[in-house]
Amino acid sequence: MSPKSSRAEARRTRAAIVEHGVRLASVEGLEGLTIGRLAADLGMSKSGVLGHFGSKEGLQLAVVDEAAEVFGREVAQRADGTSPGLPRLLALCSAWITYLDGDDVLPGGCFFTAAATEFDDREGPVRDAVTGLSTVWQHDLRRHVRLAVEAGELPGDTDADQLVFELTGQALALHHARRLLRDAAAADRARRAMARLLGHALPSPDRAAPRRTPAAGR
Amino acid sequence: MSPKSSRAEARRTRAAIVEHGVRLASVEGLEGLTIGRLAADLGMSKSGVLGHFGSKEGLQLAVVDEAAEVFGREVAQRADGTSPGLPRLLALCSAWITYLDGDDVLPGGCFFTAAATEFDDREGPVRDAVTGLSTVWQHDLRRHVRLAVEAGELPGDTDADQLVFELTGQALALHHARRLLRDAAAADRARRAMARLLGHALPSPDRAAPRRTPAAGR
DNA sequence: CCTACCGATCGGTAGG
DNA sequence: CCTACCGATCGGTAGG
Repeated sequence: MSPKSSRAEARRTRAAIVEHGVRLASVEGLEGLTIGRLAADLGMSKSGVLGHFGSKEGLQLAVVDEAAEVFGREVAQRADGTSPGLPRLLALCSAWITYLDGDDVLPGGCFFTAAATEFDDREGPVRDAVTGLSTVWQHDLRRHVRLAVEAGELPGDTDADQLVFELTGQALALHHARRLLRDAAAADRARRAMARLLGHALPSPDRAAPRRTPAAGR
Repeated sequence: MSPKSSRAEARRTRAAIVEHGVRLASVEGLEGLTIGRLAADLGMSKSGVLGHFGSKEGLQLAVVDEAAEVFGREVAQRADGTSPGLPRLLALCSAWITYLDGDDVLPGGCFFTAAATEFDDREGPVRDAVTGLSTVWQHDLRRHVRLAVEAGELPGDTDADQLVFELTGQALALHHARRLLRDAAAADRARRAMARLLGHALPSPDRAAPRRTPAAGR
C-alpha cells in the first residue's frame, strides 16, 4: 500500500539497529550486545532484528563497521583541511584526544579501545575486523609521521613505528584514566605527552580542523 | 571418615576455583566467566561452585583478588630486592613488561588491562575493586618516582603524576600491540619508551630482581 | 559438596 | 517485518 520503497525502509531500519547497536556495544561490549535487548529497545521482534544480519556474528561485524564510521567522522575527518605531514598529525592527535575525552559520541567511550581487549584472545572475523581497523589507523598515523620527517618537520632519525606506538599508548592511557579512574586531568596529560613526542603543541580542540587558511582566523 | 579437616579441603577447593576462574576470566572476561563453565571444567556441580561465593558477583570479586595476587607475584615482588627510588622503578617497569609480554602466566594476558575496559562503564563492587587496584599500583609507581626525585636520580622538575600516566600508556600500548596486533617487537618498543621516560636503561628481564648484591653475579 | 529444580534469556529457525 | 517456537544455558534456590 505504501508508495515508498520497502527496500529504503529496510535500509533505514538496518541503520537504526546498527546505530543503536554500536551505542550498546560501547557499554556492554560486543559479546554483551544481545539481539533481544536490541529488539526490545527498538520495539521490534528478535527475528526482525536478526533478519538484517543473519547471525549474531553478522550483527557484530555490522556494528564494527558503524564504529569505524563514527571514528572516521569524529577523528580522521576533523583533520581533513590540514596539510599532510606534521600539521595533519597534530590535528589528528588533537581530535583523537577530544574524542576519547568526550561523553557525547558514544555512551561507553571509544568502541575500539573496548573491543580490542575484548577480542584480542578470540579468533574469527570479528577479531580480524577490529584488528584490521586498528592497523589501518596506525598506518595512517605512520604515513604522516614519514611525510613530516621528509618535510623536515620531525627529526631525520625519527623511528616512525616507535612514535606511533608511543602516541597510541598515550591515547590508551587517556581512555584508562578518563573512564576507569574518572580523572578529569587525563586529556591534558595526553595532550602534553603527545606534544612532547611530536616536539610541537597540539592545536586547541575547538580549531582542530580549520577548513580554510589561518588568514580567516582572528 | 576422612581424618582431614573438611575446612582445609573446602579452602583448597575454593582456591582451585579461583585459580581457574582468573585464567578463564583473562580470556572470556569477568562477565563472560560463568558458573556452569567453571563447574564443568573442575568436575563439580554449579551449586558446589556457587556455595563458596554466594553469587556471581562474589565469585568475580574473589577472581579480582586472585588476579591482584598474580600481579603482585609476577611484577611487584620481582622488584623486592632493589632499593626504593629509581632502581626499584626500573625493576618494576622491567618486570611489568616481561609480565605483559609473556604467555606463561595467564592465557589471556594481563587480567586488569581487560577488566579495566570491561568494567569502566559499569557500577558496583567489582568495578570499585578493579579501580582500587589500578589506583594502588599507580600510587606505588608514583611513590618511587618521588623518591627518585628526592634522591636526585630523576630531574627536580619531574611531574610524578604525568610520568606515571605516560609509563602506564606504554604498558597499555604493549598489551594492545602484543595481543591484538601480535607484534613481537612490542616489548622492545615499550622498553625503549620507558627507558627514555626514565632517562635510564631498564634492567634486563632475566635479572630484574636480584635478591643479593651484584657481587654475586657472573 | 550433591541432585533437582526454577524462571529468564540466549541465539536461532519455521512459516508466513 | 511478525508470531510461535526450539534446545541450551544463564544465575540462583530448596533441601539434603
